[in-house]
Amino acid sequence: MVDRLVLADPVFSTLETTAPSGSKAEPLAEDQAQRLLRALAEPIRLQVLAALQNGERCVCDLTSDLDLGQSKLSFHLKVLKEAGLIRARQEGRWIYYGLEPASLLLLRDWLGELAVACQSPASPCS
Amino acid sequence: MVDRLVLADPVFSTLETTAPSGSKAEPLAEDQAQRLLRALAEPIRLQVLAALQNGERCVCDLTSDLDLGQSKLSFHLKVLKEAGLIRARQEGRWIYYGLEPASLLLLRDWLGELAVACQSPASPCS
DNA sequence: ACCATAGATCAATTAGGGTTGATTGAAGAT
DNA sequence: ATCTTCAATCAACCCTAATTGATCTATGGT
Repeated sequence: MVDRLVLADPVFSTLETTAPSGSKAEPLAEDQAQRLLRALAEPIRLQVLAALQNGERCVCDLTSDLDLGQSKLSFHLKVLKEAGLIRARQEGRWIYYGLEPASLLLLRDWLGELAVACQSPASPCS
Repeated sequence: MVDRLVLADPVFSTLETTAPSGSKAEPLAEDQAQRLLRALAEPIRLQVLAALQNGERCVCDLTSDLDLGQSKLSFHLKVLKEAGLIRARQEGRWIYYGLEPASLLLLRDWLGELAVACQSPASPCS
């Protein structure tokens, strides 16, 4: 397929469309955070990300690293890629996957903002 | 039920058991990060957290704030509480829920660590 | 041209999680 | 004691997402 190498990169592209004028590192809308969270909230996909922590790996290596069926791994790689958490790069017959740290950091900051300013006393129940 | 007010607080309690000797802010094991992510990866639950950003709220207020059925909201509150993301506090007839910012910050740091050290070149495919 | 391998995709099934409505329990109020 | 309200729980249903095996495409080697 032609676009196998085309990075969909949904997080960043959406950011660009939602931030037309030159704004500095838009802080990730809720639906984008949600897409990242949904992609992360799966044990196999977390294993994949952990396996990519030390650098790119090709699918064939990942299958043996994680002891996964080819189809299953491919499915999860697709989910991670569509979420913008990993990127693919072809080299000859192999396809190397690697982390996309920017989206992880965006989500990280989003969580940080969620955590601040939540120590106020209770607003009395009406 | 008796334990309605008992904070299960799985994240911190598990942290204590996995860090028996005095270690400084244990960095969140993968399965604990996963539990937090699974709880976060749901639109209604994100709305609940956002609604709690400005302080505690009782269930009856949350139902009208978010326009949710009582049963549905209760289900999601339970998931969030069991993940350690929120805590419950009874006051008379009402139960106030509030954020547990520490677990959000732990997850935030976990994501940050996942994002570092992933720029290495490809290890050649065998 | 043919074959072998890497990896994506498809269709069918399975499993997990969310929704819904009814029921239950607990805490005030009368 | 009874009634009402807040909120958790349960059981049934539904829906989305994950698994599985087969098929398809592309690349490279012979």
